[in-house]
Amino acid sequence: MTTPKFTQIKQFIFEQIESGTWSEHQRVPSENELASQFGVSRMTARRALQELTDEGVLSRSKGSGTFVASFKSQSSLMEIRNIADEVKAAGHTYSAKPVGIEKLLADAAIAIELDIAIGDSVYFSKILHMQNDQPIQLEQRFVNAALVPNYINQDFSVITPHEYLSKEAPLTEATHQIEAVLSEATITALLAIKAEQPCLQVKRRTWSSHGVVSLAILTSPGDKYRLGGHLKF
Amino acid sequence: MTTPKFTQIKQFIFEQIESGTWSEHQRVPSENELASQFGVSRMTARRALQELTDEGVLSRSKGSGTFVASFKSQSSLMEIRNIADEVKAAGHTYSAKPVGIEKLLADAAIAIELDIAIGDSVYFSKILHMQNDQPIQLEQRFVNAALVPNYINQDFSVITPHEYLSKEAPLTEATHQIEAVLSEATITALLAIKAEQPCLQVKRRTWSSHGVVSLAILTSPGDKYRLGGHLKF
DNA sequence: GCAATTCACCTGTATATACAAGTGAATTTT
DNA sequence: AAAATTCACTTGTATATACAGGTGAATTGC
Repeated sequence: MTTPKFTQIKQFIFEQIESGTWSEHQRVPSENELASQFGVSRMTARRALQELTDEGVLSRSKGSGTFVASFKSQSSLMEIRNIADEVKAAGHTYSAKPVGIEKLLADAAIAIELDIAIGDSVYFSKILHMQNDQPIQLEQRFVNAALVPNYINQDFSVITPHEYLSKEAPLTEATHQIEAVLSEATITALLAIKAEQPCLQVKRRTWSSHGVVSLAILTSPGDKYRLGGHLKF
Repeated sequence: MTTPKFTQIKQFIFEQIESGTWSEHQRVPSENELASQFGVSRMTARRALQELTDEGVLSRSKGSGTFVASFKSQSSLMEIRNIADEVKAAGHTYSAKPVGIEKLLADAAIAIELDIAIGDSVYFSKILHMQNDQPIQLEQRFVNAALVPNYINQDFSVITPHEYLSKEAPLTEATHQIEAVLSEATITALLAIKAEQPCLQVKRRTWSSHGVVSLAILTSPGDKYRLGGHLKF
């Protein structure tokens, strides 16, 4: 319910960086300093620093300290190489294979690049570029969802919604996410297996059988019923 | 020196998945089970599971357990949308802006997609696609370095090598990495600021000045001098 | 038969602690 | 003056512990 302590510290650090108070390559407070400033243990402060490092915001060096990473590009002189043309020019066969698409929430690294806020929606897709049916390049795309509405215009029941259901999010958000991924018809059909009520008015209950649908949809915010379980096909 | 315990557990789990012993969506041992199996504390076992989750190999759900994620694509029916054409068709101005390139080692998620081993070299680059000078799509490319030798054919002194220097790697590996990123001429020039000996024969010592070059290059494996410090421009 | 409760298990957060090992500057020794 | 040592500080790894809260299946109550 309440925001975890390590998240609060992450937010504080990110605000300092985004507002320019802490600039690139500058040293940020150490684990012990943050721990005493926020009144938490060192391991909690460490988690904040570590997660921001994993997200590309900070850079750590054993013995030296933690620094603001250089996330903004330095060079625009770089040439953009086209792997498709290069593969073809070398006499190989080229093909591109899409390998999935999701709608997710931007983390710090993505938010900085796309100039959006952390938590804003982005469409994420992956494409494999093949040379003679061998993967040569993986391409990942993060599209600003606000600028390209209805980027997903298919029924994504082919994607196991396991990840979506287990995402941490407000219940109304989660409900919305499922709608975006599975069409209402698909959800209704799945629920029909258990002869439940229509979509969005299903009440959670427990089933003892393994490997079948186990799903609940929230009716409204504050409702005692929750979005739970995960879908197994 | 020795492989950390959490890394050993990560490797064990990954081997089970890659060999097919543990298949997709299958439940993996819980934190407590792994802890007792490997004779470590729960937090150590947790770290292995958590990092593999962050890398996209596993999927966790509070209360339920940890599962093998569905990292392989289910659908190849997806259309590949071309953001450049769409932006132009909508009457906006389109431009692409490269925002950095690195040579790094593949983690589990990349290794699976590109069908290479964890730790194999890949070239990583980012490109921002702009609509009216506003970012609309971030593109990330991971190129199998073995298939495209000399993908980087420029002198990358524009990239702060801070991250490379702090990478965990055998010293000889690290030396090699620096050579790949900074040309020998660049390193020599930088070192000349401190009037040190020629590149690759520099001995580490301590300098008390801030904000200037502080670098040491390994002479040979087993040498008592080490690769240390980080480069500040 | 259906609903509510219980219960064992699992993940998430948080603390306190310990030791290892790298860093950088000051200090001491040669 | 140069090399070696010391020392305070920092991050990395690891353990033990505690409690919160979600899950799923069994149990109980009506």
